Amino acid sequence: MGKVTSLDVAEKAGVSRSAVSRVFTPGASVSASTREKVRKAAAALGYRPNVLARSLNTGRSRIVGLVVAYLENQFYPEAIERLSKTLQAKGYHVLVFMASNDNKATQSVIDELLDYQVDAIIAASVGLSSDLTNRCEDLGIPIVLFNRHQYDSQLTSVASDNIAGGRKLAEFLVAGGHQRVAHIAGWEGASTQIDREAGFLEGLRNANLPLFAREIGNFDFETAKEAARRMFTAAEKPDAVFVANDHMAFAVMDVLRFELRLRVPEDISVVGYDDVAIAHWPSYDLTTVRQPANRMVTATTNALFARLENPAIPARQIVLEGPLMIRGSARKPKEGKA
Amino acid sequence: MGKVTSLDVAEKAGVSRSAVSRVFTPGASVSASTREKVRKAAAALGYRPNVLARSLNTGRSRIVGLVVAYLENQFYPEAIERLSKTLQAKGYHVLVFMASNDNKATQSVIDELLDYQVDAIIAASVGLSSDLTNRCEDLGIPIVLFNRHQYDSQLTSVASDNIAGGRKLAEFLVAGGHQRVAHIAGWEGASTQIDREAGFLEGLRNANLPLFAREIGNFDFETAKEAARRMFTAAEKPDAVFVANDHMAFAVMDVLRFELRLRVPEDISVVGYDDVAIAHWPSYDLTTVRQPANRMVTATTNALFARLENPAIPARQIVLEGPLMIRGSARKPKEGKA
DNA sequence: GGGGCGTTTGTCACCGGCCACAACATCGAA
DNA sequence: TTCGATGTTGTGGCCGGTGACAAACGCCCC
Repeated sequence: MGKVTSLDVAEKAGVSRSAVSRVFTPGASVSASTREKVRKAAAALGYRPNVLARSLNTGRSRIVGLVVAYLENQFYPEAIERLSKTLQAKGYHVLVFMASNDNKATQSVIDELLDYQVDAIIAASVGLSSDLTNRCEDLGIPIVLFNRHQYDSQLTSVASDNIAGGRKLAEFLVAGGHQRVAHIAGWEGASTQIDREAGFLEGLRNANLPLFAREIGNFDFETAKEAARRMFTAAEKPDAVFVANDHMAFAVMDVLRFELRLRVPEDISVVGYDDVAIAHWPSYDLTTVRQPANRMVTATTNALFARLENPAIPARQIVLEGPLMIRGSARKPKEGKA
Repeated sequence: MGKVTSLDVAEKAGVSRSAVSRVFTPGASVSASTREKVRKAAAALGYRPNVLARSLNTGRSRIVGLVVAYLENQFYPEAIERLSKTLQAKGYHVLVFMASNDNKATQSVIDELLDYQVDAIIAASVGLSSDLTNRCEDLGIPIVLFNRHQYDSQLTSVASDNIAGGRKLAEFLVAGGHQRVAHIAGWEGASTQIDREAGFLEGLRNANLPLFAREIGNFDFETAKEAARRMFTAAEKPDAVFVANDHMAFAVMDVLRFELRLRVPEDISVVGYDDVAIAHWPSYDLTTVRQPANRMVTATTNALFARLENPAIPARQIVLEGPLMIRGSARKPKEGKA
């Protein structure tokens, strides 16, 4: 059992423990000769400082807690991979916690995170009660919401401009001459859902078009399928549907094509939201609004580090616009119109 | 800045620090009355023990390091979600590290993991040099390889029976009457690739069928597309192809159908490996071998905890058989044949 | 050769818990 | 009543580092 401590290195190098510590602390004052001695002894013994022990008195663990609800939607693995790599490059590491949308469970998950003395928390697609966030703020632990806003409290958050995105989709469908436009919603507690739908409805309203039908898919694949079945077995069907994210849009397209034998986009136009990798696979070729995952990740880590360095920085709601990706799953406007 | 320590609680409850500690240590001897006093004081102050400080002298951090190469292939997010939840339920948490297949990078990643005093390491789809694993063993930190074997060293590992799986696929294609059977390989350094191909070739050999063509896709979506383009623009095309995982198989099917206007399975049969969620989406309806992700996760955590409790347990290579999922992407054998 | 200055070094207390140990209280049995 | 057994409590050292502080060192210059 070869645990090597700074004392072992100190003895071998003939110096004190703190000399060893200083060699491994950037910006500490050590002479070249001791540094060399310590380096050699450390290498010979295979010594590496114990991060946990260090964090005990520096008060910084260099651990960032990441709370995430589900990885089924491809958007999150993509984002997590980027987040983790970015943080890794800056010497931080990610402690992952799976949470449900259940508030009580989230509470205990955050508690456990705090037990680990994380330096900061990133909450992806999870709602946080305000007493929870207050507790974190009180401890000086910055929280950043990823791909979600909080309406009641002023939290730092990063999301795409879901209202504008929803509006763009409505305008696109309207320009394409659709008359009976429907919506399959995600989980109604999510700000992404609320904003996307609000923008979408606004876009329809501007064109004096009512929402023709509405079902709920809860951001879940199977639930979305059922929603699609209900929506498209009615006597009069929509001629276009905005599905609240790509993940559900694929489910809807499958039901339309393979169960109901309807053609997309000839019979029904389908648009989604996120622009995950599968969206541009030719089998789906989904018209959607891109969530700029890498810019969102960059903004998230920047906001995190900014608050880590200066806790006084006020909370900001960062909103990034993403482009409409026009592909083949929805009828396009005729020439001349934009 | 409301950091609450055991001392604060002790003072408020009128007891010693160790009394507080005992209340939060299962199996310690405390009277009912002190326990009650401490509980109340702790609740009033919002006290929770500092896991990092605790780990310093118990020597157990309750952190499990998870090294993973890429999340693009849907199989990994699925597995990670399960792994994380299972470990969470047992009071452990997952520190995620992204690694490449580059050996040097993996080395430094593992070093960083060790800095965090992780109790165990799970390496998913990553190769580990033997000096690395030796170092971990030496420190008494169990390593479990997930979805990968190591040929040179005796490491605990969990994988599906890739040889049998490959053989099943070959037998199925042979029974379907295919004559020109090809293979698009993944990354050739991966045991999954080596085993799947070995089993597949064995199956072909048993039927006296040579491998008609072979390309390399490196488990990467775009690389697989290029491989498919090369393979299927030749004068004489294969009539069946085994793509080394589902993720690449989707890429291949897209190229066949949308670029080369070939029909699947009428012109070419495609089979994959993994049975990720997308495989049963009707757009692909992919015949594949299921990797039993939940059983693999259970086996992984079981092996982990077994070695954590008793380090003397010898390393085991756990191999789980997964069924052939017969769907519509490959021509099926005629009636009467199995 | 001695004084002054900046750098390097070791000493020691501390981070927040846990645990071995000894002290103490309580209680039953001799 | 006394003794020992049992159960509970506080003391103090330790886990593996860091950092304030002051001592020791080297160096330059007078």
